[in-house]
Amino acid sequence: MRIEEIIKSTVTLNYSKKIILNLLYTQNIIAEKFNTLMKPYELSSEQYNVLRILRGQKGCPANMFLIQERMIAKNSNTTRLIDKLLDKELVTRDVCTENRRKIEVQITKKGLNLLNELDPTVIEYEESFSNNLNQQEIEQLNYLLEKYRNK
Amino acid sequence: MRIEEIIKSTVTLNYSKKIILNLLYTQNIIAEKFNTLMKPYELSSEQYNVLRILRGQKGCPANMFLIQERMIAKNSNTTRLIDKLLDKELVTRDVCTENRRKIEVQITKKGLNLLNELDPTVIEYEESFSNNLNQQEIEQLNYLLEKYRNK
DNA sequence: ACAGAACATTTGTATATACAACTATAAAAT
DNA sequence: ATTTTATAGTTGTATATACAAATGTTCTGT
Repeated sequence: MRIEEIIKSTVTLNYSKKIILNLLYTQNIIAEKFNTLMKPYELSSEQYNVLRILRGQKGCPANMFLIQERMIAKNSNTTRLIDKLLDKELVTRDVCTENRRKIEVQITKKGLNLLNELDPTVIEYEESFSNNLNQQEIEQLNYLLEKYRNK
Repeated sequence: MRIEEIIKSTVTLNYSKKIILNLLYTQNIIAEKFNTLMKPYELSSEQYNVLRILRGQKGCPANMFLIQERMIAKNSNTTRLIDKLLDKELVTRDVCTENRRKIEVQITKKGLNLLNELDPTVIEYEESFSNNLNQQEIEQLNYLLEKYRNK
C-alpha cells in the first residue's frame, strides 16, 4: 500500500516528507512483527539483539561498552537490559578482574539454547520480507538507505 | 557507512538480515535527529505528528479514531498524548454533542503558530536527508520500501 | 604519593509505549 | 422497553527509553 493511503493523507506529500514517513512506517511494520514473534518468549527485540551480540562473541566476554556500540538503538539502558536477561538466567555478569570498572557479560547455555530454538523463526521472519525483493533490488535498497542517511 | 561497520559485526551478514538492520538503523538516525530538533519545543515526535494531523483537518475537528488511524506508530496512547498537548494549550478537547462517545480534538491558534514556526526547521530537516538522493533514487527508494514491507 | 581527569557503569527520575481491562454511550435485536 | 452487542475512549499496570547525575575505578601529571 502506498504511504499516502496508509496515513490517509488529505494533502499531496512532497518527496522529502513522503520518504521519511515511508521509512518510519516500514520500520514500524518490521519491528512490530518481530515483537510479536518474541512475545511468547518474553524477550524484547533489544534483549534478543543483545543475546545475538553475546553469541557472536563466541565465548569471549563482552563489556557494557562493546554491547552498546553494537546495539542498533544506542540509547537504551544497557544495565537494566542486562538485569532482565540475568533474571531469566540467559546471561552472566561478573566484574572484570583486570579492570574492576569493567563488567564481563556472557551468554549462558540456557541463552544459547533459546537462541538456537529461535533461529528458524527469525530466519523465516527475515525472509518473509526479503523474499518480496530480488537480489538486485535488495542490494539497491541497501545502497539507497545508506546513501540517504549519509552516516 | 556500511551497516556492518556500524554494528561492528564480526560475521558476514546475509542479505535478509542486513537489510533489516539497515532499515532499523536508518530509522533510528532520522528519528533521533527529529527528536533533537523538537527538544527545545518540548514536543515528542508523535506529539508533533498529531499537531500536523490536526492542522491537516483545516478547522474540522478530529476524533480519537481518526487521529489514531493517521498516526505512524498506531500503538501509542492517543488519550495521554492529547493530554500532554492540552497541558501546553496546543489543542482543545470537547465531547461531541451528536455522539457523546466521541471526542472532538482541534488545534488551537497557539498550536498553529507553533507549527508555522517549526515549518522551516522541519523542511530543512527533511531535505537534509532527501538531498542525498536524486529524484529518481527517491522514487526508487519509496518503491522498494513499499514492495519490501508488502503492506 | 596525591590531586585531578578520564573511564565504565549504575542509579534516579521523568516520560513514553504496550496492552489489557474498564467505563460510558449508542445501535441492534428480541 | 429491555437486553445484547458494538463502538469510542479512558485508565491501570508493567516495561522501556532518554538523559542527567552519581559512584567507583584507573590513569596521568606533578
